[in-house]
Amino acid sequence: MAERRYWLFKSEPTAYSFADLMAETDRTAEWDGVRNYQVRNFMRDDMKVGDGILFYHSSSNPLAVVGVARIVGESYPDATAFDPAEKHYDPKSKPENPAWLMVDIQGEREFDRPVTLQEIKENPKLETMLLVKRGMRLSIQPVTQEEWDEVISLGTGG
DNA sequence: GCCAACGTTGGC
DNA sequence: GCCAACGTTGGC
Repeated sequence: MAERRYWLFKSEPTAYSFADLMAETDRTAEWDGVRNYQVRNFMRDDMKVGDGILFYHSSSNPLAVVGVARIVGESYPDATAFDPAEKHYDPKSKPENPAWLMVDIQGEREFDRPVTLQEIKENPKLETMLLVKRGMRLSIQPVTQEEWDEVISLGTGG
């Protein structure tokens, strides 16, 4: 049994919020539109069903982790890359050789309170988080067990 | 609105 | 293969 991994997913709430995820049928959504190879490789190589997700709101007020989700479907071709009508259409990606992948995620619980970027920066236990590393802009980032535990503890008042 | 930190593109 | 130009991300 492989070790459970943890991730941080960024989303701009004006585009897709945690509330939007929780409002989906079965609270489940396809995480499509990823067009970064490093993130694609995380999806392809490392994400397993059951992995934990910190759901982070970027370009919003507050900037914060607002809830928890999990991986419920492992990587498969992102069909939005094949469709010229889609915003993230990529003619280099073909159905017979897909360049881009997506996973399915399911919302689990909203935090009792948001864990803000500010307090993540100020918390010595969280200074290792890639989120607060200068120049780190990946839309999906790996999170360690220790970081996960601390953020969960802050967000759930435990 | 600014700008640093990238990733991508395309000429050479 | 190099690198300048350009576009995007995302906090401030």
